[in-house]
Amino acid sequence: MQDMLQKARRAQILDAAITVFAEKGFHRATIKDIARQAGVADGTIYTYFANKQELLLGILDRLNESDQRAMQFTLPETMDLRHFTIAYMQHRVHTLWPNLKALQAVLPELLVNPHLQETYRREILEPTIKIAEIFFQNQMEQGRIRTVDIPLTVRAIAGSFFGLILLQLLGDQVIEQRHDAIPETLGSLFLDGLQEQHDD
Amino acid sequence: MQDMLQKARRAQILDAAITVFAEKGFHRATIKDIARQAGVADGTIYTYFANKQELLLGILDRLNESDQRAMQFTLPETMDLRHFTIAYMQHRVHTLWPNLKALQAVLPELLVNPHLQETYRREILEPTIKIAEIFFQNQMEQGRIRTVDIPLTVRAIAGSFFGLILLQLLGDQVIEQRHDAIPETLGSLFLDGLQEQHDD
Amino acid sequence: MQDMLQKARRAQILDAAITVFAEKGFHRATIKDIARQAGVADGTIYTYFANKQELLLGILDRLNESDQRAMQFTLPETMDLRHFTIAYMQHRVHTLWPNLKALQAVLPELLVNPHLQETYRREILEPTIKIAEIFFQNQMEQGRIRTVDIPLTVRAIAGSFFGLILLQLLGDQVIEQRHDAIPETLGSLFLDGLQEQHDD
Amino acid sequence: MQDMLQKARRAQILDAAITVFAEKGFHRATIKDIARQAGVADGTIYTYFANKQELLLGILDRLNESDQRAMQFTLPETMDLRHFTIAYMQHRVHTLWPNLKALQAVLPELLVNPHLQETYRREILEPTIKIAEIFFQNQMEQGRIRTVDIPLTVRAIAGSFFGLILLQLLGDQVIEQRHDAIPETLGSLFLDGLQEQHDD
DNA sequence: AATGAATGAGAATTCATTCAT
DNA sequence: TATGAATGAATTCTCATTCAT
Repeated sequence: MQDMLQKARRAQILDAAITVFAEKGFHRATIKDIARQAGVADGTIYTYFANKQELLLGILDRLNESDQRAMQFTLPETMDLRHFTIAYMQHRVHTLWPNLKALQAVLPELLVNPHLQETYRREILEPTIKIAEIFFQNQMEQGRIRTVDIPLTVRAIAGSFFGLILLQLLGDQVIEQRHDAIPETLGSLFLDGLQEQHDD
Repeated sequence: MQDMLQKARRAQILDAAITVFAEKGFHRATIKDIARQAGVADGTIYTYFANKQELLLGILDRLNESDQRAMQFTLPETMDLRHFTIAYMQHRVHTLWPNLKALQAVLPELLVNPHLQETYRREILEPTIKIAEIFFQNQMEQGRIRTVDIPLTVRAIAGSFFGLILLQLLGDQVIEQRHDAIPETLGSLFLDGLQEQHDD
Repeated sequence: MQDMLQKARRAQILDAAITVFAEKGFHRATIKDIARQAGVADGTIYTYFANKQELLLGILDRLNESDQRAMQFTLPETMDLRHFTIAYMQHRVHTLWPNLKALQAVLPELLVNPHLQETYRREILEPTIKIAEIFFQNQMEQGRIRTVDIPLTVRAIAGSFFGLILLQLLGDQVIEQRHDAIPETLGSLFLDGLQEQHDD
Repeated sequence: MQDMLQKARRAQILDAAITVFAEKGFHRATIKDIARQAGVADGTIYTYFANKQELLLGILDRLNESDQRAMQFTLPETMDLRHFTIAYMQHRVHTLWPNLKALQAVLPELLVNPHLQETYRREILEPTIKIAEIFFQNQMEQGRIRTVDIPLTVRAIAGSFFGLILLQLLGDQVIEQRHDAIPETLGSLFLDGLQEQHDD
């Protein structure tokens, strides 16, 4: 019961940190900012987090959890490749976009902080890529997709997600407005390509 | 002659800033760090740049210049779409990768600093995207590519470049080692898609 | 109770600032000096004052308050002009001299800082002069004083106070030792003049 | 001939220093400011003055010279006290007001810099006061003026000059506009006093 | 457990002064 | 002699963290 209160307070501070980090960035955000946003005193934050950096790790943990859930997504046997791909992308968009603020909060620091980077790579990036590689490997062996450079292709596809998020974080209006069209458009792009087939 | 010396000194400081920012990030990098790296006294930096932030803008200018050059790339009339695409991607890779450190230096701050972001969007991002949109529009009207959602497609393709860079900046080993394979792999992926065509 | 502590701490820092500014002048005085004199850490000063300049405004406020009290001095109906004048000068000397250090602390900067000057003029100088002008005007209308150029006369008298302070601040020994003689001597000087009357 | 050029250059720099110090105060004024105002390079100033402080001493020297000239004023035997007093005050106003900018340049620093203060006191203040004291002593012995506390009276009169200058430096408009009325008004004030004589 | 005042290390920036050209 | 770029000491101010209440 006390434990619940503790967790709620922790979450409240983490929410505040996400908001403030997303708005101002890790360094420009002060503990005072976060405390005010969370409605607690400066010192209280240190009851729940050892230091400012730990707030960042807390946010990363949240992203990780949400990613864990995203990866529990499994392929219904009956779906064909096209439907599966689109369904998967849909799922990804639905799990990524609500966490955009958290991503915005950690990403800049992620690019700059080796320890954080290492954690992110180990816990999120590499598992995600590994699973995708295995999936593509299977598909190739089953003759469903063209033979390609799997590692690079997987990274290009994952990267296009990443890149779209990046563009949105950089203020691109189109993506923000049309992110629900992403699964279909990317699905078609990656499965069929751009080129008309008749003259291939 | 004096003017040359001035330019060289400015460049030397900017090089140092790129190195240090890329290594530690904008905020953790101190003027002292940059001065030491450049082999000058702290105060000297302020002869060439009004403040720390201006160093960032200086780096952005460099990226901009290199981007300007990249966009002067023109389509040789005789090339077909495939060759052109790959050639263009090659060109992009060749202009982006050497500037990776500069990109690493500005990107984190770009995600967090509205003024810098505005500059980057206006000077680099939007022009690049606009040109690509026009190119794709042309191709579509000439029936060379499948009808698609151009704005989103362009952003997905641009984004996959961005995303690959991001992955590399996050420490992915594969991309670093194989970035020369990017043009061919991405060209094929975006033109032909993944799916085997016979059973489409 | 907490509020009392806050005020005391603020006063303690302001006292320190007065001492150090009076001793070294605004610019040569460092925050470190003031903090040491106040017996607090450098940073503590910024809990009570937004910046170094605000310390100066704080001192000015104090002078202002003491001046407000000085101006509440009112003429007992029964006193004749001579006794009133001397009593008033006595009062002025008694309110000015204890604040000499504060005046020494602000005056040099007052001569050089337009913002501070504007505040001082508006809040202290002009009200004081205005009141004196009205008083002299009344006296003149009642035939108690000779017809004179009131604005200039008022300024000459106020100025002689100011000037005596200035001389003391510049190290004159005589004034320091005999400032209790000021009211009588100045009273006589301004009321009767220097010249023997019989051969006027 | 070269020597003339040297002197001119020195004067040109000193003029610039007076202007800039008067405008911004000693500390806010930079060597760069003064160099620009003088139309020379920063380094050139150090050919003529050992350091920034010496510029101040240079200005003080000028004030001293002008004061020397003021003190060479001698009493024509035939004049009566009233005419002499007014003539002397006129002379003082004529020598002080043109140097107001120089005074504004040194005064704030004078209040704060013991070395400068010592010089000013020794070379200007004390000689001036000494001469006035002797003059008043003579007048008193000749029965021309009322018996008074000479040291304090002299300081009050000198101080009223000083005070008027101070008021003007603090932005008082009246004094600026009417400084030519000062000799007559102060002469009358100090000789005759304010009080109507008939009911004394 | 919560508070928020106090701390002081650390960073950006300024600017008097020097000195090679 | 004149120049002005280079220097680096010194200063203000910020803010993560601590700790007495």
